[in-house]
Amino acid sequence: MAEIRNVDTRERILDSAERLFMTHGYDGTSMRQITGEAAVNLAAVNYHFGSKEALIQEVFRRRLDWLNEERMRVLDRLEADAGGQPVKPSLIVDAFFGTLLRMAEDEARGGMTFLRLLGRTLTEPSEFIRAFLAHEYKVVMDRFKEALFRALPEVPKAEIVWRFHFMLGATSYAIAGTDALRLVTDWQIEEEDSVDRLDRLVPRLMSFLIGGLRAPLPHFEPVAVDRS
Amino acid sequence: MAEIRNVDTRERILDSAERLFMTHGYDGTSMRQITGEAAVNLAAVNYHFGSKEALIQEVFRRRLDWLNEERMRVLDRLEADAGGQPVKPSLIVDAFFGTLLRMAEDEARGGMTFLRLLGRTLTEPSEFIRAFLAHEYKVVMDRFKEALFRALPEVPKAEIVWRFHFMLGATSYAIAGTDALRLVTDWQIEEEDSVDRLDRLVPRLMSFLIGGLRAPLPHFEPVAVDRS
DNA sequence: TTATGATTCAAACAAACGTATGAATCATGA
DNA sequence: TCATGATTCATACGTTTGTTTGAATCATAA
Repeated sequence: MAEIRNVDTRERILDSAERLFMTHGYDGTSMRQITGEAAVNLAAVNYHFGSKEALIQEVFRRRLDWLNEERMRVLDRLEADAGGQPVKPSLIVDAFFGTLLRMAEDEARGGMTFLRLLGRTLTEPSEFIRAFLAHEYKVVMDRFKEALFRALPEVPKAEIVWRFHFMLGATSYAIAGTDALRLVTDWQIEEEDSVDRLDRLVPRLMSFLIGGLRAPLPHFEPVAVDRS
Repeated sequence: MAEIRNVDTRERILDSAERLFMTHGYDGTSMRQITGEAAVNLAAVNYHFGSKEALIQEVFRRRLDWLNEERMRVLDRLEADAGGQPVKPSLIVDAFFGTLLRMAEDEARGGMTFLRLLGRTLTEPSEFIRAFLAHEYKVVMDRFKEALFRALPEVPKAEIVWRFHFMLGATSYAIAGTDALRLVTDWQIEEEDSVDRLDRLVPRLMSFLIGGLRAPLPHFEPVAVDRS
């Protein structure tokens, strides 16, 4: 088999990079760390991927391609089942965030490591990464935005967009900060060990997200008349 | 006045560092960028602060000291007003998150720049920063945790802790991602310019947070008796 | 005015960074 | 078996990193 060796090398690099970027961030991870942990030559990254920038893009693409397609598939099915009627907001939220969280149970799809990397990276300082993610995410984002608009016709669109932002934030933190937040807050969540943590995180987070999405609309101070 | 010169230098360094760390992150910002923008000599940071690590710690301390004391003061007053009764959850949430957000309206206290820096840094990869923040935040966190426990006696404590995490995440994202998320989502929030954005963000975020905090408790699947 | 301690400055340091190179090694088709 | 292209390897390149140094400059008290 001709490609086994280099595929192994590529995959080992991607795995190490995924883990190290998750732990130390993009700028905080060096090529020597990556190739060292992957037990490959330093030049291997540039040979197989071209550059460090291209490497992290491949790290994301490897996981996001499937994730976003799966999200689309789930939403397709929901809309088909609804038969013209708007889909329930909680189902849309679950199609987006639930699909993401359930991916973490699949170790072959990156598991918690990728989930936490993704959570952290949405606030990653390096601009080209955010730009890349914006591009990768655009289609699926627009799909879900439209679905929510239809599901909540009585809610102003700007409000929905904002709440989607809030949901993204809560989710990213919940997953990125599994230890980061524990460090920040210094609170131990007793009761559960790391194994079944995800089983319980999903329903917990979902309750929170739906509660926030469906919360009473805010009351603004004497509003500037806004005709958009 | 003997110290005017070096106070100016110190303060200029802190301002530039705050802005640059917010934009490019800790690892992504070099001493030469900081001293260059502050128009001071490269060696000034090490002279006045000792190291880059000590610098960012001072950047945070300058703002967090006041913020966390103010949070305590607000909570003190709420508990005094309640006179033995538990404080309403929404008031506790506002004392913690509202105080933070309102700080951003005060340019002399860092304004949006510090707010966004803080939002980003809670997921900052560099471990010593998170450790530092954990220490700086511990006292105030414990106070608010206890207050929420008393305010919501019927809710399991673990549930409250989780929801506090989610609230932290939603808030951090809302502020950190003012442009980060816009990039990721590629959605323009029409209607509002950057000036009054904060006026509207606060009630919006508050509604979302309270809605999430008060959401129905999650239903767990028939708990897996998991003997792995 | 002069002496003193604080601050600023230009310059240099070793270390680590991402990347590139050319030779060595490998697997494979002819 | 040999030639070919793919991959790995040790090594080096030029920058950039955070930090240090010793002299120059400053503000102030005596």
